[in-house]
Amino acid sequence: MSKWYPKKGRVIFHVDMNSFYASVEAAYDPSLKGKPLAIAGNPEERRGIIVTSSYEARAKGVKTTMPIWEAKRLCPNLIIMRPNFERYRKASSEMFKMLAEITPYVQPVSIDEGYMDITGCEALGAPLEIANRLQQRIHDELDLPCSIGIAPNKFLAKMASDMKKPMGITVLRLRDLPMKLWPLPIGEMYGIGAKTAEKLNKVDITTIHDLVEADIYLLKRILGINGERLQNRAKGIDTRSVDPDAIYDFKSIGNSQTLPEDTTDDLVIKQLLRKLSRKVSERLKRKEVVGQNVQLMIRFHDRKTITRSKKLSTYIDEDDTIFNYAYALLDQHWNGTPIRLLGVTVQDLQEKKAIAQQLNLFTYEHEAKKEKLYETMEQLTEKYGAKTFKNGHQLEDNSQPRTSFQKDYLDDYRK
DNA sequence: TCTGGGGTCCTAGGACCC
DNA sequence: TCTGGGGTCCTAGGACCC
Repeated sequence: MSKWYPKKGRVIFHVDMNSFYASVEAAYDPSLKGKPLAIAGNPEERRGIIVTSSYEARAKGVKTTMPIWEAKRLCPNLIIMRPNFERYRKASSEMFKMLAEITPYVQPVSIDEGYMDITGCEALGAPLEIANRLQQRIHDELDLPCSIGIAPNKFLAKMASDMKKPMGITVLRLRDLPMKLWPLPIGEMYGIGAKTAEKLNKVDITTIHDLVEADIYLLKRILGINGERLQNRAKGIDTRSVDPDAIYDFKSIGNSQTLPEDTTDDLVIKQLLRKLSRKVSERLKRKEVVGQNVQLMIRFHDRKTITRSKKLSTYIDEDDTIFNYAYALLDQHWNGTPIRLLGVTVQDLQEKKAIAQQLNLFTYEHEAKKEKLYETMEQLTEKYGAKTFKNGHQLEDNSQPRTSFQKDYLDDYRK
């Protein structure tokens, strides 16, 4: 979808659900409201970590990715629940339906956040009014809190939605940047993680303002092409469009799992690889895509992680096929040290439909080439006499005349 | 007895071809 | 008589985000 823009520029929303999983649980069971709640994967197992937590839990220092035991130490009365993904998906889709009622230009970026382009929605009211109504509706009908950022582009909208939580609405115009955006520490900028922040700190870039002012050659030297992009965003330049179709082109589908304990047991490893391959296959088939590359991921006891991949000549989606390639990769590359996690990913995805069409086209071209070859051969036979050719595609050993077309084609054909 | 699982994008080196 | 430069593909790893 493309969009017409008035001269004024765009109005982009970033809608961000607040502590989404925990909020959905509290909406299902209101007795959880106001209590420290955390959603954690596998609470019984030793490697369970916090996925999301309520604001009451955060107030005690509970953070995402923290191991459960540490969260409990900080907050002894913490309520821990396992994730109910079905619930979250349902709530998410209800939420996105509400966004789509405002504009078709909605781009989901994860289960709990998305962008909207409301440029040209003046008939619905001022942007702030639209945001207020949307936030209220999500709250009233789904019992879920969200924050909304309003800005002229995606990056600024994303930064804005982070500025007031929960249930905040923040407008970030270009003229607001010096006061609202630039004073922030560089590590709070979307796209700058721990490593990049450290690199920038080393050259005395500690705030977003420093990044705006920084020498572009210095940035390119330490961050490559990303340096320029980050500086532009900090300046308020970001031309990426809100693309409702972006969710439909997956690049990869993978499943991974940490083992209950490190293992070298071939049987355990095989079983897990089978399970992961089956899950990946199911997801590929559900989405009606096939892939041309299989990647195996191995994490060792010290968290060191390696990936090994194989590009294929065909597209695959069957669990047996995926397993065979994954196991072959393991066989080739595993040195026998204890394994902590295994992952199987299929990449270079294509829609099944598109592949079928390409195959038809290939067959068609192939047939057309063969016919052309036969024609050429007939002409040559007439010219040089029979017996020069055999079987329609086989040149006699000592036959002289050959067009380059024939040579290429026959070489190809014999492969 | 610290750190899950799902992704995307970028980089860099080697192979290979022209 | 010993060697340029560009482009593409494949593979592995790293950074980042939710």
